[in-house]
Amino acid sequence: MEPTQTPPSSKLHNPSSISLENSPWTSHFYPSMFLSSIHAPRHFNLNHDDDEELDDQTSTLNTLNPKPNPPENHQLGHETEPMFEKPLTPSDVGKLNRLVIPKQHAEKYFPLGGDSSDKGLLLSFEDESGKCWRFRYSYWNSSQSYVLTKGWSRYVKEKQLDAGDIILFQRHRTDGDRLFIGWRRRGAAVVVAPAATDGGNAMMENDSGGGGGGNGGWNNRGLYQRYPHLGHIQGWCGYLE
Amino acid sequence: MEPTQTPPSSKLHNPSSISLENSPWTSHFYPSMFLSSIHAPRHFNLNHDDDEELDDQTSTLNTLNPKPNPPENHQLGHETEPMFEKPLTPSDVGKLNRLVIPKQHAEKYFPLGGDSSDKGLLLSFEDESGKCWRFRYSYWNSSQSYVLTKGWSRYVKEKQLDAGDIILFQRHRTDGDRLFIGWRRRGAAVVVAPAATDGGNAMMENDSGGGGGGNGGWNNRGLYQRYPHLGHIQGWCGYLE
DNA sequence: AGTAGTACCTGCTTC
DNA sequence: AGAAGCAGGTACTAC
Repeated sequence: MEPTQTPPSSKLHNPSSISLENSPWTSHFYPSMFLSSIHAPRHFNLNHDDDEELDDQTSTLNTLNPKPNPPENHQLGHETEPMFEKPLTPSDVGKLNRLVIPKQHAEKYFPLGGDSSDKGLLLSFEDESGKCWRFRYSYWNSSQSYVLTKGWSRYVKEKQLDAGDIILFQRHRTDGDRLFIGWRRRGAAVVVAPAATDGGNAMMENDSGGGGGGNGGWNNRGLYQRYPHLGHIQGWCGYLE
Repeated sequence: MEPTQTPPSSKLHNPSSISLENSPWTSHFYPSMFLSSIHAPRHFNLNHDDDEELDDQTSTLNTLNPKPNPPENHQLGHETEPMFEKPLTPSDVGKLNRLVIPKQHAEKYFPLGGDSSDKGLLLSFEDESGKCWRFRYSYWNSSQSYVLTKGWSRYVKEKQLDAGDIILFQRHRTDGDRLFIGWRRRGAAVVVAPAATDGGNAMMENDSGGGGGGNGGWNNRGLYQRYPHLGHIQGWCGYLE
């Protein structure tokens, strides 16, 4: 008899559907962090689904933090590091209300402990405006895939994402528990620095640091530029109890 | 709030989509067994879906049983008894990947206990070659119907079934837990014995025993002729746990 | 009634 | 060529 499947432990394969060309992000981070990164689970800003139904997500946070500094006030590009991107498929933005996270990246960045895999997790991300987005993250046994479900469709709707648009997942450079989400339009200019393409591997993985600036097309600029002072404050994205 | 619907208990209706004319099967079985058969649930070779994901169905079994006797070696026509037939609809062989089992037969032969109705069951059938086929069997509340889902499309593909082709369900005469599945092409000659048509009721139900031989057109000939010695051996179809 | 959410399932494609 | 990943589906529930 075959045991009930649990998410397989991390084992990296060749990437498939992730494209990753000369990212503007390269200039903002410290890729070296990644080179030796252990894929062991971090304690994200995630809550076990146990207490679920804090469904009041989105848009409440800004009001909790009156008069935020304008985005341009804090050029903190070095505060986050990219994890991976994914060009959205029609299904990712359609009625299925779910985002498939390519297995290799899911297992690397959002590992589900064999025990916590049952119900999934709540992952919280800050967007370019500092707004907090919570997504249910879980593993589907039947399709052997990792998905964001609950909450995802709201994000798609608000950002008006279409197939071909690209989303980016980042995390805080020093506090890996802070997650960020960004996006750019399909075909949006990727301004930026020349950097070695890595053949499609997860962002930064084999990149040289690459200098250069620009943020062309990305809509998570400013994402790490707002409210940096709120980094670990209870009540902030991901720390809402 | 509406209570979760459970499959209605057995109540026979007028048959609908089951045709049943002069079956060649009549000659192989002991219809009398049927006349007084109780419709109480048997413990089929079915597994609760709990342990699901034995997804390795089909085709592994033959290799487990080396050097089977050739089909002709065991004329054991009396070892199985027909349950019912169904002419396949376009939907049964199309992209819906499901077979609707007429309610009367489902409730008679594959009753779902009120408690086991939740997730459905795994039913295992042997085909004409001795190959084991596992189908998920469940009740769809939305359509109030019983269906074979998972696994069905593979069977349709392998047998190249088309609308109008007819499938047959049988079980072992003495071990009702052993189930068998067969098929014949639409319009295939039904050789065989004259027998009273029963107006569409489940096979055999009101038939006289009917002698005669032949197997014209049926592709489950030999189905009960192979590996009879393996009847209850662990590891056989349905007992692979 | 409609939409979101959960958990299935499968064919296609790729490796 | 078999296995795996995933895009695109389904059924059903809850709200």
